[in-house]
Formats: sequence, structure tokens, C-alpha cells
Amino acid sequence: MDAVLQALADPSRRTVLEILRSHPATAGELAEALPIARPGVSRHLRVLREVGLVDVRQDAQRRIYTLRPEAFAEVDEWLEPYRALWRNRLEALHTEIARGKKARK
Amino acid sequence: MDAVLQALADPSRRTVLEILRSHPATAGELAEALPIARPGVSRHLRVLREVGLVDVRQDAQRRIYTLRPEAFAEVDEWLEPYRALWRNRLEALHTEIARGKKARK
DNA sequence: TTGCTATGTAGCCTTGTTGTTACGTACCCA
DNA sequence: TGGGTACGTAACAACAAGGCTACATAGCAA
Repeated sequence: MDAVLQALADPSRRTVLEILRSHPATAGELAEALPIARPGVSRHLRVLREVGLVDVRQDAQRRIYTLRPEAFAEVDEWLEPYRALWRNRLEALHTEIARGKKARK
Repeated sequence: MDAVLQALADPSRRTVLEILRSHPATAGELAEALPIARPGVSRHLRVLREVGLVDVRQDAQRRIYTLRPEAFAEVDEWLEPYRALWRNRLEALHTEIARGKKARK
């Protein structure tokens, strides 16, 4: 999880994930879509692979990358306690509004 | 949002947030809880402040930091499209299992 | 095999991050 | 107003990150 958040900090890597969200892509395709050279993309892909955010499968001399959405569940889980807090806050706000309406009646 | 994910990449900063999740704390208290010196913590706090993850209020010569859970909603929002994907996958899995049960009947 | 295509890795450089020490500032108290 | 407390900022060293060029490797195809 620690590593996942770390991996997500880089904008290039997030772009990769965004692309893969809509369809699998080869390393070359991903490199074309990014403003950086291929070797850099290759390293980004390695990071994403290592933390489990993407999967690769080989097709002849091409490497096809796919998203591994389950990995995001870790982030979701980490987020949970914070989510609980802001939900409480929202609810409190709604209650307040409701009370306001009542008072105005 | 970009900046928020960037801020969350650092373990020390996440520790700060974890502490603030349970109660507000002064800069000094936070520094004590971390394995790094006060000035370093001060800078971490600045980052967290700048991206809106925490709030500060001054009490005499102390600075009291509190969590700003709403800021996490940004992350949650960013996560949404990915969450949709892994939910689909889970559902598919469940369907498969259900089908398997049926077939075994 | 020879050579082309698609990638990954190595080595190097530049820049950004993180931690440290030293110092400045704001606020309270006597 | 002198001094202690609680912080933040500046300047610097050390190291990690991210990009690039050059090179190595693997699979096909002729």
C-alpha cells in the first residue's frame, strides 16, 4: 500500500493508468501518449508492475499492459477511516441545514 | 488533487495525518511522534497545509493542527473510475460463482 | 542466420526532496 | 523589558527521482 501511494504520486504514471483504464495498451503505445521518451516510460511501467497496479502479458515481441483494478482497492481501504470522518461532517452539515429549515418554518 | 496525491506519497506525512485523525495536535507533539527533527516536520506540515489536508489555528505561541477530511474527498473522487472497474470485476466473479453452483446442481 | 521490430536495462546528468543545524519571530510571564 | 517557549524559515549536504542516449535482448520473418 505504501508503495502504491508512492507510485501514484507521479503524473506520468497516473496518465498511464488513465489510458489503461479504457483499454490495454503496448509499451510503445503508452510511450507515444506520454511526453517522455520510451525508456522513461519503461521504467514507469516497471514501477507500476512492481506495486501490482498493472499486469503485463507478452504477445510475440510486444508487451501488452493491462490495468489491475483490484490494486486500487488498497488505496480505497486506506482511505476508509478518513472517508468516515468527512461523511460525518457532511451529515452534520445536513442536519444543521434541516434544523435551519425547521426553525424558519 | 495532483498535489494531494503527491503529498500523500511521503510516509511521515501520512503518519501526521493518522495522528490528526484521532485528535488535533500541536506541531511539537507531531514532531515528537515522528522519527525526524522538528524543522523537518514543520516543512511536512507546510506541505499538508498547502494542499489543504490540514488546518492550523494559533493558540498563543502554539500552532494546533487539525485534519481537514474534506480534502480526502478529492482522492476519493479520483479513485472513482477505478473503483467502478474493480466492482465490475467482483460482480463478474460472483456471477461466475453463482453460475457454478447452478451448474453443479 | 540476418535483420527488423518492440522493449527493457545501464550509465550519466540534472533537479527535487528530505533531513540537519543555525537563526529569526511571536507570544506569554515575571 | 528580559527571558523562556513554540514554531517557522534559511542554507546546506546527501540522496533519490526522472529524463536521456546508447546498448542488449527476444521474437519474427525472409
